[in-house]
Formats: sequence, structure tokens, C-alpha cells
Amino acid sequence: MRASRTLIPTLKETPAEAEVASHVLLLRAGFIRRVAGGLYTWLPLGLRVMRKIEMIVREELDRFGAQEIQMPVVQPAELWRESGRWDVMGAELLRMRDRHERDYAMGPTHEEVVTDLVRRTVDSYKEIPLNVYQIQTKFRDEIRPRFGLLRAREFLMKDAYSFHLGEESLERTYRDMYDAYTAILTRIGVDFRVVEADSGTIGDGESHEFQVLAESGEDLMAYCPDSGYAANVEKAEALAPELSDESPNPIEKVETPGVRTIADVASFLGLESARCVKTLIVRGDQVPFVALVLRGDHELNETKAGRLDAVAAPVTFAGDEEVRAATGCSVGSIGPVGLDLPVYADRSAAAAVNCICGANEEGFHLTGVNQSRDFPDARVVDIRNVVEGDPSPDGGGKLAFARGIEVGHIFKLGDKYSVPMRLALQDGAGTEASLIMGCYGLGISRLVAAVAEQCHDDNGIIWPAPIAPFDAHILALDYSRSDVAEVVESLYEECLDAGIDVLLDDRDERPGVKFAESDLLGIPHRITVGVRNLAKGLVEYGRRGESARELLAPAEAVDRIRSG
RNA sequence: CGGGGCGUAGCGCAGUCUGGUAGCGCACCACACUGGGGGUGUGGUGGUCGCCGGUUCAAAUCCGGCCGCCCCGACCA
Repeated sequence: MRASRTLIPTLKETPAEAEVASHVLLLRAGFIRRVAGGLYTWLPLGLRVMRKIEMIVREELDRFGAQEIQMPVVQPAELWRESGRWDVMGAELLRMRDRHERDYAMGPTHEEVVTDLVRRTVDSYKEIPLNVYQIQTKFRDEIRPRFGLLRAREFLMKDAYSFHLGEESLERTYRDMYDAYTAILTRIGVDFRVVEADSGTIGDGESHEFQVLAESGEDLMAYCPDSGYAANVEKAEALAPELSDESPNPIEKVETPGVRTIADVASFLGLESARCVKTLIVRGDQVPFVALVLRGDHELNETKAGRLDAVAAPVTFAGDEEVRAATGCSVGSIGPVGLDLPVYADRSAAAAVNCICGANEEGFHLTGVNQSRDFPDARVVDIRNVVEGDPSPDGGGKLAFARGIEVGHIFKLGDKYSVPMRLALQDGAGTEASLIMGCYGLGISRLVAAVAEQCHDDNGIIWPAPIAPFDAHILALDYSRSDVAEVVESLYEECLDAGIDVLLDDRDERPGVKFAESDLLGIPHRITVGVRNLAKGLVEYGRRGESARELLAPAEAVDRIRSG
């Protein structure tokens, strides 16, 4: 392609709308433009990157026996009513109505459509297992789209669905997809980590996330360098601490005027926050409110708490007035001792010896509190976030943290869709059974941004070669001179003949502009042709992200690019 | 939806407090110089100051309403 005739609207300055590196750079390099919140137009270079990722995804999935299909973006409401999600899904599901007043949804995912497909087309267990996928635009009306492509409302996703009779078959395909995702991300050349995950509202079986490592990532992962354990912090189990041999003191009520927060209590009594216990009031599932007890230095894990039967999911905190009505005092003075609510104590809070908590009386706290003696009815559960240095749940060592961007997520769905949508087949013995399913998502457009987020420097993006918009960038520094133009044109032709994707900067711009923009675009190989070196019959070769430059004869350029 | 910030030329911003001729840098157009890291000079083009309404002799500026964007929280590929 010729830069002079390609739409590459680069920006010298950082647009005010962008905050994170990938968003800034993709905008500045002219890969994307925003249309409205969470909606983007893909310009030629951005689209090339996305297409290259798609091709890698197709090759790897096809290798593992998945078959590409294409389902509609617009889906009839009946299917969603059948699965029950028409009512369960909130505003995230964009709904619309056609001229006949029929309801539709803009597809945020395709479990319903694909389940309907399989129930209508597959009539024998002999056609199972089946694994189909599509690469398609999805729409989710996100509460807050942000970070450019990283959380867009409309995005390109590869979604695959597998169908099985029997856990063993599902397990095999699940492992295949795990391997396929690993192969895809490895080929792309991005640093990633696979972590155990909570399956959220989508399924209730095993689940793994594929996280691209990036400081700006929204996800926190806990991993153990010794044992290889890795999980999203949402999921990572916090083990019960070792029992202390400290002997319990008698409980005592102390006056704590105006002391409300954990930090206040700790400093007022001259103790660490780990000695304090906090009590959070959340909505219950059967009863109006439930109390959750955590150590003062720990954070509530809302995913874990939401999974408790007694707690209404998603976790919702009681308001100040509700707390007063339920406990008789304000938020800052509640404690688990003598509290007339179901109490769930985190393992660490339950193991804490002689701790401090609110006395359920304005302006008073209790000291010397011990769960087994003082609030023995509490159920002891794991509801906190792990922290760095916690023991790894597999017993292997200590947990460390890393941040990541979730680009892929694979789930075992079980019969969550096949039962309500009545997808069943007779097995070889003539017994009818519901099929079980797996589903496997990979955010293609998010991957573009995740790679940019991980692979860049101050000057621009540094694309890994397999997904770069072009393999090579030829900079013609003095294109108006016929001797330069001649060499450049024949180099360009040679590259094309050799199957090298090449962008030729044939514009009448100053060298500084060409170099700066070339860095911004991040194409791996660069050939610079200018009068100075050409007088000696040489051109310059360099790689994006490396400072080394080599001089070589134009005839050697194609080989140099090929050899990397 | 709750909290915070912002909306002035294509982009980045000043001007708003204290009402009175709409500005700067970049980009763009023309010319000249320059030609290996976003160069210099001269001359130009480009604005319903987010929208609607109000106050006022006079509104980018004050008041009210609405819309949009960004950041922090809940959601997720």
C-alpha cells in the first residue's frame, strides 16, 4: 500500500478522550476513530491488524476440529424467553422491536441461537461432539464503556460452543479449546497467563480466563510462582490461617466516642487493623439482611459472597437507614456479638484472637472478642480477597499478584441451556439425555488493544510481527528525486512479489515526520531510502523497538526482512 | 445509576471567577527557504463558544433545563 493514498490520520497530540496507552496510540496512529461512546470505526490499518488476528484464530480453531458458522446479530426474543435470560439479563441486553411489534435482542452472545440450531439440526448422538464457532460483532450495552477498545459496547468476538453427551467428551473439547487459545496467544506473540476463574452468570462449571499481562489491566490475578497455581482474585481461595496459641481474654466493653471506621478504631486503641473485625450488612436472599464479618485489613470478595445461598446476588450493601433499622445502631458501631441477624464470618476473622468489634451500641466497641466463644452461631466461610503473600490454596507457596486484560474465557456450561431449551438426544443405549455444553469466548477487538497496551514505547506501538498491519515499512526520504524514487519503487515491487506486506511512505514529507509516524504505526521492519546512503548504493534496515541500524544494498533488503 | 471533572476552529488548550471587538499552538491552503527524527519564515482559510430557554442595553462569561464526553464504583470478551 502507498501511504500517499491510504487513510492513516495520525495525530501529533494526545486526544483528550483517551486515557490508557492502547487507546491513545490506536487513535494517534490512525487505526480507529470513535463514533460514539463505546462505538468505533476501524480504519485501514486497524482493520488489517484485526484481520490478521482473525486468521490466526481460524487456523488454530480449525486445527482443533471446530467449525466456522455465522449466526445473526439480531435475535428473536422467544429464544431468550425460553432460556429465561430475557428477564434475567438487565439493560445490558439491547432490545428492540420490529414493525410487527415483535421483540428482538441485539446479540451479546449466542448460547440461545446455537442451542436452537443444534436442537433442530442434530438428530443422533453420532453427530456429537460438535464444536461450532463464529467471528462476529457483538453488542453489549455496557454500563460504562471505557478504555477505548478494551471495553467497547460493540466489539468483535470469536465465540465457540460445543455439545456433548457426557462429561468426558466435554472435558476433551474443553482441553482442546484451552490448548487452542494457548496456541493462538503464543502465535500472536503476547505475554499472557491462564487463570482459574469464576464463571459468573454464564455457567456454573469449570472456567478459565486468558489474561494478557498489562499494568493497566482491570483484572487482578493471584498466582504462585512455585506451584504454578493461578486464579483471578475473584476466584482465588483464601485459606484459613493457622491457629494462634494466644489465650483468649475476657470480653470488655470500651467507650469509643466518635470512632467509626476501622482506621479510627485501630488508631484510637493503638492496635493494628488486623486486630479489628468489621461487620458489613448486605441484602439477604431469604431474610432481608445478612451480616458479613471480615478482618479489618481484609476486603470483601463480592463474587464469593454472592455465591452464598443466604446472600442476595449481586451483593448489595444496606443503606445507612436500613442498617439502623436492622441493628439499632449506625454502620460504625455494628459487631457480630449478640447481633440478631444471620452472621457469616470469614475464615480469618473467625480465627482472629482477642479482636475488636463494634458493640452494637453507639460509641462503644468490644475488645477481647473471639468468634468461637462470642458469636459461635456464625457460619465460617471464605468471603475475602486474597492478598499478596497469602499461602497458595494448592499448598505450594505464597501468592503474588499481577494485572491483566481478560481476552479469552472458556466455560463448562453443563446443561444450563440444554435443559430449558430441551436439547436432548438418545445415547447408544437408547436412553434420552440432555446434552451438555461448553462455551469459549475470545475478544478479537479487545486483543488488538491488549497487544497495543502491552507492546509499545514512548514513540508508539510495537506490533508483534504476526499481527502487524504490515510486515515492512519503506520510508522514501527524498521521493521527489528520481534516483530515490526508482530504487524505492523497485524495492516496493520486489517486496510485493515476495509476498511481503509492505507500506510505502511515498509522501512528500520531511524525514522527521516519516520517522516519527513510522514509530507510531509500529511496523516491524523498516527500510529507509535517502540520498545520503543511496550515493554509496546503500539503504538502511532497522527494526521497530530496536535502535540498531544496518546499511545494505537494495538487493539484499527483501532477504533481510525475511530473515527477521 | 451514584460520586468527580469537562464541553470554545480538525486536534490540544487559554478566555468564564469580575458580562463589553473570540484568542494561542498544531493541523490545513499559498509561496519561499529547508531536507536523516513531528523544521523556519511570510501571507491566508476555518467558530451557531454542546443545545434550548431566561436575566441584561449587552452573555463563551450570570441563572435554569437538557444533551454529550472523560475519570472513580457495580458489569464483562
